Amino acid sequence: MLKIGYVEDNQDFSNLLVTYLKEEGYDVDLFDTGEKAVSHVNDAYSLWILDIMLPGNISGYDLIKKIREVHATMPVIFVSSRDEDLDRVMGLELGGDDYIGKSSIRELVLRVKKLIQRAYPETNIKNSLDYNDYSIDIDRRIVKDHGEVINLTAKEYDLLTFLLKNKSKAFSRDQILDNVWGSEYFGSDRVVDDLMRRLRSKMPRLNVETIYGYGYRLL
Amino acid sequence: MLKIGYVEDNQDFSNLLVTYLKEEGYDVDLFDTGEKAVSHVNDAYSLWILDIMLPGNISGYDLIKKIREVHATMPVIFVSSRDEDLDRVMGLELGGDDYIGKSSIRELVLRVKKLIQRAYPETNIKNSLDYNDYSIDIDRRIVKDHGEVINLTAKEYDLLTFLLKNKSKAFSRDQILDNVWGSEYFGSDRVVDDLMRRLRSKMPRLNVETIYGYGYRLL
DNA sequence: CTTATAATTTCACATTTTTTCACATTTTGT
DNA sequence: ACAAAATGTGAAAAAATGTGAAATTATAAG
Repeated sequence: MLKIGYVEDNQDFSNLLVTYLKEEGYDVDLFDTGEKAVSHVNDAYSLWILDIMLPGNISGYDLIKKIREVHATMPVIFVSSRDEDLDRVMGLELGGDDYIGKSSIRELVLRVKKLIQRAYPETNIKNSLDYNDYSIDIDRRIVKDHGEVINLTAKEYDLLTFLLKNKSKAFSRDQILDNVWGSEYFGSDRVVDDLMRRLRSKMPRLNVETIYGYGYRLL
Repeated sequence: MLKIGYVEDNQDFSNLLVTYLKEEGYDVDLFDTGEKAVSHVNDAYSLWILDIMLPGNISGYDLIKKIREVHATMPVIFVSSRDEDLDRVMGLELGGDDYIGKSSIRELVLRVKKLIQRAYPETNIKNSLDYNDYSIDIDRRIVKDHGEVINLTAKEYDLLTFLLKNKSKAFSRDQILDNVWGSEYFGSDRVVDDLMRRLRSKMPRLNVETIYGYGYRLL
């Protein structure tokens, strides 16, 4: 599991971010001062997240310099609650890999994933699901029947993995719309039936029940 | 059933959100001012949703402090219709668990579910009800008699869970109509008797009393 | 930038399942 | 016993789903 070093003194914010990151499968070590962090720049972290404003004598700027002395290519993301700080970082050209405000935690998590993906492509160990002799390669978004590739469209694939991750749970059409189309979709919910039809025809061994008057369930 | 405290003065929005949350099985108490809410911070809520802009002298900021004095780990979600407010919350480092605009109710509901899931994992483990050797699996929407599946229609299932969630309470036909059919239904209330008959015949050990001249009650 | 191709959504209709309704019968409370 | 209310029954109406094809939208190719 990849480890992330995270330096932040605002506990409320860090708690939240750490929870999100752990949800994504990362291990996170949190330091609340630059001093504490600096003695760990040699540890085996795969990415650092640095708050720009830190209490004490070691700033985010000092930290990235120390980190880059040890690992020249270490991915680093700066965060700050104040946009002016971000501007300053940019101006200073400190060479962080990303600069993000604190307003959107989810975006921050996305950036972390992207950066890790880019820096450590090899760590993408085989991430796959199996169902009834179908195999679903999550990382490559490829579905196979025994060895044979089944060509699924994006939505078909999204629906498949959504059902698979929640096997045997019952979902209403609205819930499926939310999870596969997203909450901004406002068309008819019959598209769900249609997508289900396509998926069923491409993957006949998929055991989806229709729950009359409610929705669907994958067994 | 988990209870949510919700402070919001915009009635149009709160009505909508409350409906969605109740659909998800949460019990919601709505307060339209901080003053009214503050006297209930000791109540047994599992999560608070706070509008940032409140009328009166008690702000969202005061409220979360009060709440966290009593329950340090209480999940709190801030909502606001204006993005600037959200920025300000972040700047003030209020320490809410999430910050969401009012643009997407569905996303808001999703966040609530996730936060509750995270904060109270134990409540989500047992997602089934038992009654007289019948077992009702909420996630799967499946009802069993010992091991045998009982096939219920959507309305039959809805009626069953409604009665089960309010065991031993007496309901008039109108109340049942509201809760199972929804408030838009305007047909005869005899459909309640009909549905009850079907449910009774499929689940003979269901102990529903008819309250002559009023309605029904499940014992 | 336009055209071609694939993906997605919508539509109309057939089929199946569920719900509603009117009326007959039974039960309940006084 | 009598009136009011509840339940049973079967047919009609309504709703949900499946299906093929057309219309729309997104994506790739030229």
